[in-house]
Amino acid sequence: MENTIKKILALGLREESLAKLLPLLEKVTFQKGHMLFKAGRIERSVYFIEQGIARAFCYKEDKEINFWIGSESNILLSYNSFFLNKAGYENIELLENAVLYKVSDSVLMDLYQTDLEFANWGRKLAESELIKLEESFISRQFKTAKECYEDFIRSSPDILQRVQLGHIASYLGISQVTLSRIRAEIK
Amino acid sequence: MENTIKKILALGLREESLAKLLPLLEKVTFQKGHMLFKAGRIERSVYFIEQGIARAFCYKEDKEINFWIGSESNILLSYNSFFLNKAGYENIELLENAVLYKVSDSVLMDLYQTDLEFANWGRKLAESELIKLEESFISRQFKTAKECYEDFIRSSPDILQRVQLGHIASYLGISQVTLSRIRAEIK
DNA sequence: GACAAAATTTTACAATTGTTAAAAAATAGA
DNA sequence: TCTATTTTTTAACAATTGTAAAATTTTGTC
Repeated sequence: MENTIKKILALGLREESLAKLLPLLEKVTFQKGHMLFKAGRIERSVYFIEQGIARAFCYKEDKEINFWIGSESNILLSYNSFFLNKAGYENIELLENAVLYKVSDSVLMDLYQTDLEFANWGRKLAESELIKLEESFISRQFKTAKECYEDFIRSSPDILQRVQLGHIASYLGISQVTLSRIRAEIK
Repeated sequence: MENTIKKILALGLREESLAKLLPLLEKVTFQKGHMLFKAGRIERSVYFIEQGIARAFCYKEDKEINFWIGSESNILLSYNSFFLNKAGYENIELLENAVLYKVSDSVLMDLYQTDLEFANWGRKLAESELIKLEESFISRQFKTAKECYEDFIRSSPDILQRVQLGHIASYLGISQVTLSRIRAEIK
């Protein structure tokens, strides 16, 4: 569970507290294509990606729009479910056979409410996601499709190799045709 | 300091803890046009907007790009500075004469490190900003300029009245000309 | 290796948005 | 109130991106 531990420690938890959390994690595996979360449900689990890639998407009319793609050392959760106890808007699909570590939201919330270090760990988790998302948001604000794709190549070269281009185009907010054009132009 | 207190309590702090925080806040006022934060500095203060409107922007070549606009009951901080102790990327300008309540980052961090309730309050602060930002991010992903503007009218009618359209166009990621066209079409 | 299915690229055309510049309207100061 | 300045709108044209459909390439399976 190397990737999972790396992620947990990166958010500033001490080894002593890590030892408190690890027994609460359950190892689970899923096949490629499995729908881990579905929109409209309150999702009661949080997952650490040990191995694999996932995408989060929602629907615009009946077209799927990816708004997140993540691989090893990322965390999977439904923001609405976990933060607000409301039905989620995320559909999350595994794009490869995956190994995850699962923990229930109530276990995590209990740690937050009783352990100062975990409460700060949870704060840093949200803060680190927030800062990453804001940087993406700003980039998208003023970058051309081509610049967004070049950024993606730079920041996520492994995902580019492992995920089909249609998903990446959707994630970048452009049509697959536009992505193809950009790729032809760059070569 | 009604708006500030409302914001603090909305994040789940008990009245008892509020009483601990309030004496640490300093009331400050600034003129319209004041640059509260500048990119490249490590900003050591966090502000609650009691009265006024602010925008956060960065530069693309030498053009300003707004990525955030907020008014009463919002919080002003530099994510990089406060979360990571790194130089910020935010330029924050006050768009009206403003009344703010100021607290130093070290005071807040000290509360986070010593008080479980404040640590969870800080967690919820980051979580609530994260969920709002993700919803904006997703909307932008697949909405037309017109839909983005209509969303803005719905979600922030007061800001629309109080901020010049050039700032709103920039925030929506469209040119002012496009915004004018949309407005002409809607009428 | 051959076939079927899925993914990607290409083409042609349409729609949207951006840029530049000018006109009109609104606002701020004297 | 009048002028100067700023903001907003409009116009003309160019560039970018989207859509639909076909062609090509890749992948998976027998």
